Amino acid sequence: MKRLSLKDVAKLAGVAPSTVSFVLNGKAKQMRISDELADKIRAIVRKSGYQPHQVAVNLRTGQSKILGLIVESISGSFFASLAGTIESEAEKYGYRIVYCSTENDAKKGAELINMLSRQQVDGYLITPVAGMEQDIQQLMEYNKPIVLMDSYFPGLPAPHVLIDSYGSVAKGMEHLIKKGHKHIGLVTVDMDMVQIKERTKAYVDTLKEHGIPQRKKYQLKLPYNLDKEAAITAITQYLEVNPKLDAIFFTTNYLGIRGLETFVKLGLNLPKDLAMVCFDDHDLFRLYPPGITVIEQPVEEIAKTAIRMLMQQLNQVKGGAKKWQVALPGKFIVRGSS
Amino acid sequence: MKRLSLKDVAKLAGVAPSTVSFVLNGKAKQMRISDELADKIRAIVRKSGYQPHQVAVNLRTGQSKILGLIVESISGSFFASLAGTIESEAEKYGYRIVYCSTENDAKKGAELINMLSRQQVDGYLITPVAGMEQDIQQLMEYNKPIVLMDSYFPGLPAPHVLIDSYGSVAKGMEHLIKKGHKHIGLVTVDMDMVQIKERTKAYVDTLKEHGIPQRKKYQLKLPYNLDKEAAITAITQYLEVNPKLDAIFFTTNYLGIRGLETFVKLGLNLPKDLAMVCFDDHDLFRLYPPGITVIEQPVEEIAKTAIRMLMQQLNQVKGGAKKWQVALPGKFIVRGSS
DNA sequence: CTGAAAGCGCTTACAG
DNA sequence: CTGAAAGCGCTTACAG
Repeated sequence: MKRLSLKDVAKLAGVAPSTVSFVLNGKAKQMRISDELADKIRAIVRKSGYQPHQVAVNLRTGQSKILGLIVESISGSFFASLAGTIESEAEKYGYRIVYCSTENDAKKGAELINMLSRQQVDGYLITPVAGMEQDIQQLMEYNKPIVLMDSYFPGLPAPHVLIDSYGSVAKGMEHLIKKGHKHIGLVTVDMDMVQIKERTKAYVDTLKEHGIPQRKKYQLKLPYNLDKEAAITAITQYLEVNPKLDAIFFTTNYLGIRGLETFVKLGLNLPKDLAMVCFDDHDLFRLYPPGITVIEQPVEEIAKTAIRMLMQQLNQVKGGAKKWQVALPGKFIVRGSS
Repeated sequence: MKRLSLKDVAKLAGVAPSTVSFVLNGKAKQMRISDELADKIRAIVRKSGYQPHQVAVNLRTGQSKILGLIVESISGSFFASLAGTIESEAEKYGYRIVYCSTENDAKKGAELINMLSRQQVDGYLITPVAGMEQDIQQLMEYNKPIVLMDSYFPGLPAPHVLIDSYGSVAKGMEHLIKKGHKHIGLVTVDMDMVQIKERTKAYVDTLKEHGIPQRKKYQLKLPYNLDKEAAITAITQYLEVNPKLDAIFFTTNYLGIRGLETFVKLGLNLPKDLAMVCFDDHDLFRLYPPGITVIEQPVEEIAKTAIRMLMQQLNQVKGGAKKWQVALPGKFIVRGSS
């Protein structure tokens, strides 16, 4: 059962392949093909179950109608939800998404860009990791449509959309300070990316503004790929070294989960023994008694904005004021942990 | 900055396009091209940054080296982790994955198969939902390589790999019965698929084997797309109607999460007020005190087996005994909830 | 050893 | 109104 080609359909209809092509692509009117003929051809197409060979169409038109989406981690809840929303947004413009993840490895990121460009994707959506700056710059030099999400490179004028990390963390810190906490720790990830640095900066600045003394040892920076046990051990030691801590701010949700696991293990009670605020929400934070106070990321807005930015570059959407650098506010959700 | 074609590279090297093609495809020896020439060509290719136009290659060879993966839900943790493992397994054989989700909608599933076949994917990996039987049968009639995961259609001899639902649930039920529970409820999803029916059957059979009386009202079947509030309301009512329940078996992890939320809301204590076992693990179940007893799915094994089955169909892997219907054991993990 | 040519399945100027 | 022809960028039998 071989699949039909345009030529086969044309033979079935007794016309030239070009005629079928015109009808199928809505150019019947323009090519002044009679309505009867057009209808007849459409009927035959329907009955025969003909499907255009997309690869051939891509080759001929130079458009794949595919967007490449590169996220940091396929299994992270933020990225999974982002990918889902991106997919349905792209669909509205007739684009499909090819989805892959770097696992925070710039080398893998470079390979993925390479692979996507060989596949002739029409545009790129990327949550960048440290070390990808060169590759992204090259993409821009080739005039490839591109949007960064979740982070960006300060030296590189690439369109990007992300949460306002600084403002969100500042709000969380204000909240903790207002509650009377004086010894607030920060648990973050050792990653040289702007959104992480902004979170740390907001922590430091907010304490300073309120005249609360900083202690270097109140900041814990964990390597990115630390396994679960090692993370729990590190957080446990951190708590031992800093017995006066009365609150901790976690800069990512997987760190928050590790923190929670540690507290459970040590039998610490939230918020009695320790208050907690986490950047980025998670199922667990909604459910775990007494509920963890978080900054929720505007995933839907990020996805919509990113797709809109990309469509503008692909000339699928006209005008409006073009804003290429967007920071969206997070939603501060107070729960029982703080 | 236009990208280079084979022809451009050939011109640069002063040879025919075919010669470059042979060298690039490792057929230099076979075509008796001198080592010097081959090296010179490779050097030029490297320096020029030439990348083959994958779309053209696909069209010419009829192979896309792309596999279509259709899962039930992009954001479900089981499916996300399955997709991740599938991706890295496929990579080993030089295949990429295009990823999409049905959201349990057969119509969307049919569209996705359509879209994937227009994209000329070389094979299909599908977690089927009710109503997709026809479409999958058609794929088989066209001799398309295909593997089903997580479920299958009893009437359709498609290769498939999934967890042994019956055996896993039976083990969980035995455990509850051994612990002395006499009023065990079942919360399941109203879905007409074999893996769900097997889970219910195992529940019913195990009770029967142990001479424990069945009560129809101990079984709660919730619609698939019930929102969170409605699910909690339904489970709350179910508990009110059945005050004697001393244990509940949940047949999917999202149902288990809803159950847990309900218990939290009602202030019920696990396992004192109620014991709980859930099919399919989740972060929350590891963490939530006292820990939820679960049946963990062998995700990695499922992914590996599925890819192996597909590669056999694509003749990328030879022989070995071909087993096309595989049910893998789940891992029963006892935690504090039972 | 190497090159000219056909063809994968489309789309689209161009000629009638 | 309709059809023959070129060409997207490759691969691969075929002829030298």
